[in-house]
Amino acid sequence: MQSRRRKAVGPTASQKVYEAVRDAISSDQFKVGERLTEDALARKFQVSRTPVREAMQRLASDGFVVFTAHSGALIRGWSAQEVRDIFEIRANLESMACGLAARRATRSDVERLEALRLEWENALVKDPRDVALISERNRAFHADIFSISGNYRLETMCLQLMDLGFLSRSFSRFDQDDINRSKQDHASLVQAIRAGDGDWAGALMKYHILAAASVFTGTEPS
Amino acid sequence: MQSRRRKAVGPTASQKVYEAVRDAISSDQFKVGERLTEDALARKFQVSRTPVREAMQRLASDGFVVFTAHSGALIRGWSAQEVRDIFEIRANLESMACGLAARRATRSDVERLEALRLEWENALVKDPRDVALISERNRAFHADIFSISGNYRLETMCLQLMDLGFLSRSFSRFDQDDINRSKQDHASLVQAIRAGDGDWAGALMKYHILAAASVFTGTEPS
DNA sequence: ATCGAACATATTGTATGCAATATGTCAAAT
DNA sequence: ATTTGACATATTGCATACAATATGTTCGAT
Repeated sequence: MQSRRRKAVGPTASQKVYEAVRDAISSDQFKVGERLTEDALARKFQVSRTPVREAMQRLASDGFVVFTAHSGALIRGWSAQEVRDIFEIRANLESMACGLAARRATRSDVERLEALRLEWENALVKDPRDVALISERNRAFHADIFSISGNYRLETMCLQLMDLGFLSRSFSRFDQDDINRSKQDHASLVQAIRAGDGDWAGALMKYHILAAASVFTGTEPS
Repeated sequence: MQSRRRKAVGPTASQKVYEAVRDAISSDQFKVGERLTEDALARKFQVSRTPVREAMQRLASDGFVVFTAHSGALIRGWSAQEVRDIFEIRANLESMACGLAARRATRSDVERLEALRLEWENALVKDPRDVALISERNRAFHADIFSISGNYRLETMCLQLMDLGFLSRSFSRFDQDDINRSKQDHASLVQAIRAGDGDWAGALMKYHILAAASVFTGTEPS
């Protein structure tokens, strides 16, 4: 037994505000251009402005909000060009991660990934309009591949790009053909990773993301 | 003439501290593991702890320092694995940027890039031991390629990876063969970009970075 | 001597007040 | 009606005080 009490000192107020606002942005709960005033958030979270400010700084650093001196934080939007640029980077980085993952995946990695793939497909079949759930499980599937890659910084970078916000609207633009293709892609990805074929897996992922990008042709400007 | 006075309200204290500390870290002026106490920095920059804290948050977000709650900011080191991971990512991202740059470069882009290449080579010839100057001009050369790529986010990400700090020591590990190869690489890069050959330029850059990575085989742990 | 507990010190986390800046309003001039 | 400037308000930037936590030290039990 342990004589010493566990620490269990919760996350700081700053951390809690950061996570709450970040998740709210990722799940599209703010309007683009909306202003986040420190006082309002402070009241909402029952803390002072100091931790709120720190959370805003971090959100700005992560690219979720635009922060201009003496003016504060705005929810940022994404121009069509920026969305194209981001998909272009994702296609490369996630292809790389997927190739690495295929070369490193253990048997249990593949089993876990296949389970995540099935959960995603189940959400897709159960209610194709529950975009939030589908997005979340799609994220979990991709994130697991990043993790298997073994390159921690790569994992972080890929997650950051996935979480930028506009992706939560992604699946709402998919028609039945897009959905079928996605299902096929994910199944093939698991297959390629199970086979340990890095080139195959990498090429597949690049194609998968570029196909999703093409659905995003017309996007509202910032 | 303009009747209205310009604004010209200087950068905030937080911004000044951030830039000063970031540049100090990039140019290797702190020891790995060194602790950055808020009070000490506040005294040094003649400001209160508040802007210092904000600067620390941003530095942590950028990966320059490790920030743990109730414990503060430490200058972080890089394990051999992390250095390998970062070079691996750079090889992909910069290869991508270089390929894009080759497809988009105008005549004047190429001329400017060639001028930067010459400045770098001059520094290398004049004093091969002036690692700081050589690093700076090498960075300017690579940064110009990122800029030509036209993908702003890609540019930002590549710069972030270049500026992580350990690179300033890079050229001190180069022997004469490494230097000759680097000179040849940079010349070929300009040539490929001038030719507008994206595949060539991309492959060249990937090779160039992986070659530099191999010089970094043994690195001190974090 | 070693270990652990209690205390003292140092440092970070948060709240609050004030100064600096930006934003919004309104009246007067054209 | 539009524009310009001055003023009033709102919001951010920074400094300071205090609370919470971590770190270092001393003392005593074994």
